[in-house]
Amino acid sequence: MAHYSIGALSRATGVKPTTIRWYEGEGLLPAPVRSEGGHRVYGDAELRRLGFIRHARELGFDMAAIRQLLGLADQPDSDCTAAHAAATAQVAAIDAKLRQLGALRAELVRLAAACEGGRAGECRILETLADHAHHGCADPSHGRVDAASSHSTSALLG
Amino acid sequence: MAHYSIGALSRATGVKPTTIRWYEGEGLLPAPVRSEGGHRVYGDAELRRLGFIRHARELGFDMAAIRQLLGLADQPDSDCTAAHAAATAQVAAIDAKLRQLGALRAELVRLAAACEGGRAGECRILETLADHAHHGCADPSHGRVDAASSHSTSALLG
DNA sequence: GATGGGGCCTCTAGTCACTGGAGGTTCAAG
DNA sequence: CTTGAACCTCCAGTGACTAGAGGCCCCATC
Repeated sequence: MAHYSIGALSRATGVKPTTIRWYEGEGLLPAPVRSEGGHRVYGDAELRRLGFIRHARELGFDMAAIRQLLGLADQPDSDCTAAHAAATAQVAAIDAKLRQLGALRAELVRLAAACEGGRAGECRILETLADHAHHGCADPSHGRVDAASSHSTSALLG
Repeated sequence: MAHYSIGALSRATGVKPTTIRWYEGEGLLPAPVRSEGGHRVYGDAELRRLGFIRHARELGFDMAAIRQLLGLADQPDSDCTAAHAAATAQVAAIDAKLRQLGALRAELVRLAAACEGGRAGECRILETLADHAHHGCADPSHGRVDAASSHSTSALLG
């Protein structure tokens, strides 16, 4: 069994050392064996687990969802329906985001097209922004490109 | 000229009182007149300015971009090219996000389809996540649905 | 004029998933 | 044995708010 320093694990997975340590603090990775001098020493099990986490993060699962997915993966006899539900919920979340961003994009394109440069006092972009009509956007997480729609994906329970 | 309490301003704009106070602390809104007892009292100028900010936030502009847009709006003689650039940059940011989310969605749908329920030990979802192949995702802000891709939109300077 | 309760005040801390830095120790190559 | 890169811990900061504690103000009603 191979063993890795935190730097080697980082290179192998593409997850930064600081992030690996943070995962450990959060309990996503077990606290590893230490060398005499106190350096972390990892094995293949940690390599796989970290890869799992990274892959799930790339797919947009939040930490709560990942915790549950790891829990499932740790108990091979459990029912994987929850994993399916999580994936489906994540697709739904992405669909919502896609719809929202599409609408946003359309409005921005209209906005950008309306301005031909010149004095800010006559700029249609600035005018439109200043127009204080509440043109009802029901979604509370409005249109932020990087919205912190917070409580998102931990729908494993649903 | 009408005047409003912070609560009235909140109802008029849809921005929460705490957020209004936070904007003031950040310098996006000027510190308003106070009543004898220390309560904030706003006028129509603040109402318009807050509406401007809210609208820009809905379109996904980050605070740095909004600061610049406000600066432009405050100086009617300035050149509004920067506003146009900001809108265009925002469209580009959204396009990137849309592309990324689309790819993500496809992978998730594949993932979800591969699982028919049953033992977690045989779940294709969990297996795929555990598969540690680095299938190169160049974007460092990976696939998070609510990515904090941080330094995003303040491209007014570009 | 007293009272009640809702709105307002400030200040602090928490969110999410990390990231960066300071200040010090360990490891491995030469 | 020396160097310097990598590692250690701890703490603070990111963005854009949000929530809560503990206390003050304001207005309407009695």
